[in-house]
Amino acid sequence: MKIEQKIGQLVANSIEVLYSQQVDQKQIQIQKTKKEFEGDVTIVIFPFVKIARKSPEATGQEIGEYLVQNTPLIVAFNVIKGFLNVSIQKSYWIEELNLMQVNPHYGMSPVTEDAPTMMIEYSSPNTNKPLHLGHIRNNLLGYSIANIQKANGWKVVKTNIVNDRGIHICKSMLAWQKFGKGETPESSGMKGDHLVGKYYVIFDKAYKAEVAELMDKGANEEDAKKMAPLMIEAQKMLLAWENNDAEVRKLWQTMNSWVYDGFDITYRQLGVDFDKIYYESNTYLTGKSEVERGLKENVFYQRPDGSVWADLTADGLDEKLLLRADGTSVYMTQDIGTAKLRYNDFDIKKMVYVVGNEQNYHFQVLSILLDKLGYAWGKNLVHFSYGMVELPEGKMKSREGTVVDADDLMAEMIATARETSQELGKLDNCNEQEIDQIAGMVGLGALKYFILKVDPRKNMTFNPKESIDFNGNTGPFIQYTHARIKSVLRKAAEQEIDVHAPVSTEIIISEKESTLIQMLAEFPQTIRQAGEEFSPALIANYLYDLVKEYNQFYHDFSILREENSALKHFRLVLSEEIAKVIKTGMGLLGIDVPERM
RNA sequence: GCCUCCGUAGUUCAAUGGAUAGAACAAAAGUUUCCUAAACUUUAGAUCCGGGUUCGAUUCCCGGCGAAGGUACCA
Repeated sequence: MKIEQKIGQLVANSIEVLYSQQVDQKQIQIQKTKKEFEGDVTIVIFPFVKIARKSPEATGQEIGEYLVQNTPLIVAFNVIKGFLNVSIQKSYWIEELNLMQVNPHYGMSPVTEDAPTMMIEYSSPNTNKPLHLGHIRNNLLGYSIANIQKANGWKVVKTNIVNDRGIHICKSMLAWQKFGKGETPESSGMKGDHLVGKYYVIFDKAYKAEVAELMDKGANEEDAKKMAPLMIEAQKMLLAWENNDAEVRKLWQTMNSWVYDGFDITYRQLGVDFDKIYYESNTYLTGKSEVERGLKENVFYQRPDGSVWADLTADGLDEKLLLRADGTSVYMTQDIGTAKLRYNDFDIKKMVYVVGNEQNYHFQVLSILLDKLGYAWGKNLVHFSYGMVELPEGKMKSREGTVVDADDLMAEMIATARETSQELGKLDNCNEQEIDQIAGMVGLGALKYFILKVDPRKNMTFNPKESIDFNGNTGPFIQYTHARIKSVLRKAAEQEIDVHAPVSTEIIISEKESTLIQMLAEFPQTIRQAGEEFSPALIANYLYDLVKEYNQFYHDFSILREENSALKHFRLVLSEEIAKVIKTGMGLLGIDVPERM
């Protein structure tokens, strides 16, 4: 049982004895004592003053006295304003530490045979351009939240829906056909996704020029955008694609395969993966037939031009297009089909979409549409809506070339990590392969932590001109602490000290040390909360606090040089458990930790 | 216009309705004959404005101001 629960019960008992009144568990607020006060756990007294009919100070005093006299667990107390701070017996913390030591999966719940399945969709790229920083946030969040849910006992299926068809792809294809002169990844030396992205930009430029020209000739903007020959051609190509035109399909396949080769490299570098990949080209027909069924059953309606719509005004929303007038499908059509196929393929208890908050409306609508189509699970979709990554000047725009490219950014981070290591002379005894490995861990660790430490729901800012830090509240700071502990443990092993024996509860430990154990004891509930709130940031911030505290301890106390061998043993065990929690916690974030750095 | 989200040190981020609003970076000063100084210590610095609810509000409610996103044939 957690210490907060134990104390909560003790407080409830004491109030019953002192004031002969039952008190609701919800009224008992227990929190960790703030650093500047003495004690381990704090009880908020304000809710009890009415019951006690005394001042908060007097009430706190009475409860404190009762607790100290009647429970060996609580050895001291102080009251400040309406807060009762109690100190827990030190041996309790040592026992807690001994329990952690024998549990190699400390903090993680096992995934049982009959555990429910959570499907998590993330990444979901379009195949017309390479991945950028926004995708990085998506991928890191998706991958991490999958780890966290597994740690909370869910069976997790990671999935990716690749948006491999649609008007955007046709734009790249058309531009390549017109201006590409047969260029390939091999002939150009470009990564496939970057090559295709290049033609997406070329299309946009040429298209804008056409629109401008039409407007010069007197057309208004709206008409010009529709009349531009390139747009008309792209739409024709999409129609040809949906009609299975052999030539269009062949080009489509070729260019998409270039993109996939590129994405594979990016995903591998980023360290993310998927259990099942869906392609829009395989799911949109199911979506179309679902929409057609809905039309027959009068759930949807058709306009005179042939387009199909859902009227959601009764739900307080707008009307939503489901099939264009020319019969081609849109984003929503595809998502309906994909959802249906997924529920056919897996026994899904919870379906989670990791998608940016710019699509809040889309998922609200999707949920309602599925429900209207008769799928009971439609209402239970979870949209894990995360905030945008913005530049100091505002939103990234791929067409304006302001995006921060994923491959470039990762490469820069790793290069910086390597330079820093060299400057500090940390890896002088390592061979090239080890240096590569550590620079990769540290560079990516810095990037991943930078992104994951922020509350996912909030927009965040990234300034490309300021490099991501390696000092302070950063991934490398946490990695460094791990490496440092491992170094101490290696030396202990050389001295043949057995760190696996339990710690004696007889030894006297300091305030700093019991605080560290208390923080370690919070790890399981932090994982639980991170899962419930879908927030890897909670784990990131927890680890930072823990490591910050440990570094102070490391600075002020001796470990291997401690003369009292029981104390030395305790400090080694404590350090090892800190390292274990760092490794597990960082693992949940998808960040590797090195043995040395 | 309508809907949603956001507004905390110079900057980037924290804070289940609780104590003196925490960190980091940047700025200033210091710590290494000692287990890794990617560390540690010290100084200075913030809740957009106005009301309300509450013993207590950065947090909840209302009204301003400011920024972002969505809003029917882009995904």
